[in-house]
Amino acid sequence: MDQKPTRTRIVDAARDLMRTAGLARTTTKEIAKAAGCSEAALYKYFPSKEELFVTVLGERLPPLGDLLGSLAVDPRGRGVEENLTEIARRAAHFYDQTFPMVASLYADPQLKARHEEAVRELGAGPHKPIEGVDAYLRAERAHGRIRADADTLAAASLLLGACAQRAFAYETAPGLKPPVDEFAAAIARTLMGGLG
Amino acid sequence: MDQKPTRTRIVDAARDLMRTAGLARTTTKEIAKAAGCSEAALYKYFPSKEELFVTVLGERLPPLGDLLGSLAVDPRGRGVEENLTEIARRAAHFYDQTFPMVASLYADPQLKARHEEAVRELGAGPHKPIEGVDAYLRAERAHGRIRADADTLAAASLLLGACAQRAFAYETAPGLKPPVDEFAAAIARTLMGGLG
DNA sequence: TGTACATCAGTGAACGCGCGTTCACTGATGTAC
DNA sequence: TGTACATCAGTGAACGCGCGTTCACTGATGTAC
Repeated sequence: MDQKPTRTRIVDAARDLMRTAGLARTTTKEIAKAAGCSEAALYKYFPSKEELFVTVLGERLPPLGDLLGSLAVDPRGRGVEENLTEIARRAAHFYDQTFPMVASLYADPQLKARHEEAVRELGAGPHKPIEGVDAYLRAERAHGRIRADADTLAAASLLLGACAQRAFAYETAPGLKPPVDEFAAAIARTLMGGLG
Repeated sequence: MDQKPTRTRIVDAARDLMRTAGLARTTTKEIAKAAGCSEAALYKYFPSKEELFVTVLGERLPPLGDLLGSLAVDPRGRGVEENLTEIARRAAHFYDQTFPMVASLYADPQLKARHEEAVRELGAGPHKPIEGVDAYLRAERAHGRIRADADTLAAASLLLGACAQRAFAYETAPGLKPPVDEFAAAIARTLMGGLG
C-alpha cells in the first residue's frame, strides 16, 4: 500500500487539526504526529508554520461561489422557491464545514490579514456568495418570476445569513439545531411568501 | 484624579485586547501593560489567565436578550415592520461588537467549552435571540398582525442571521458593508413583503 | 502622641515549559564509467 | 557488473525565545495601647 505524498499528508493533517482542535492547539508537534512524519519534515515543504496555515486556507477551503454560479446561469428549470431551497441547503453545508476554521482566524489577526489578502487577490471573499445569490435573484426578477420591486440584495443577505448563523447559533444547544433539509425549505418558503 | 479599581482595569484591558489584538496576541504581559500594573498583579485577582478570560466573557459581553424581551411584551405600539427594523438595528450592532471575541473562541476549544458551559447555566446562549424574536412574532401572529400561517422561527432565523452575517461578510471589502440603518430597514421590509 | 505590629495592594526578578525552528546527519535511490 | 560519487526525502536532538506563573519582597495604611 503506497501512501499519499508527504506534503499532501501534512496539509491534510493541518486542516483536520485546525477544524477539530482549534488554531491554538494546532502545533507543529501535533501536525507532524498526525501526518506521520517528523516536525523537521514540515520545514522541508514550508518555510514556516504560518505559511503552512496560509496554504491550508488556500488549498483546502471549498469554494462556494461555483455552485451558485451554475444555478444562476439557468433561469428556466425549477421554480424559484425550489432553487432557493437548494442554494440554502448547499450554503448551510458549506458554513457548517468552514465556519470553525474561518472563525479561528479572529484569534490571530496577522494570519487573518494574510488570508484576506490572498482571498482578495483571487477576487473571492465572504461577501461573494451574497453577490452571487443577488445576481441570481436579479435574473429571476428580469424574467418576472419574482416581484418587480423586490430588494434582491436584502433577500440574498437574509437567505445566506440564516444559513451562516445556523452554523454557530446552536453550539450551546445542539439538540435544537434544525436539520439542513427542513431548515433550507422553511427559510426559502418564508422568504418567498413574506410575513405581511 | 482617582483611578478605577485595579481589577476593573484588568478585565477591561483584557476585553479590549481580545477584541482588537486577537486571543493569541492577548498575553499576560500585554494585559498588564494595558491595565497599568504588573503581570504579578493579575494573579492577585485571578488564579489563571483562562479564569480571567472566562470572567471577561461573563462580565463584559452585552446581553442581547433583554432588549428583545422589552419589545415582545408590548404588542401594541408601532407596526410590525418598524419593530423588526428596530430589532435588526440592535442585533446588527450587537453582532458587530461581539462577533470578533466570540469567533476567537473557536481557536481554543477548551476555553470555548468553558464559556459555553457558563452560558448554559445562565440559561442564555446564541440561539436565545432567535427564540426571542420567534416569541415576539408568535405574539404578533396571535394578534393577527402577520399571516396566520407564517413560520415564525424561520423568519427569526432569517432576520438575525442576516445581522450576524453582516458582521463578518464584508471583512475583505469593508467599503461594501451596508450602513446599519439602511440594512435593517431593507431586510425588515423584504422579510415582511416576501419575494413572490 | 508615639510606638510596635498587622494587613494589604502591588512589584521585580526569576523559573520552567512548550513552542517554532535549525542543525548535522542517515539511508535509500539514481548515475557515470 | 562493480565501484565511487551525487542527490534527495526525511530524522533525532538540540536551541533560543516568549509564555504563564511564582517567589520573596516593599511601602503605604490601619490599629492597639
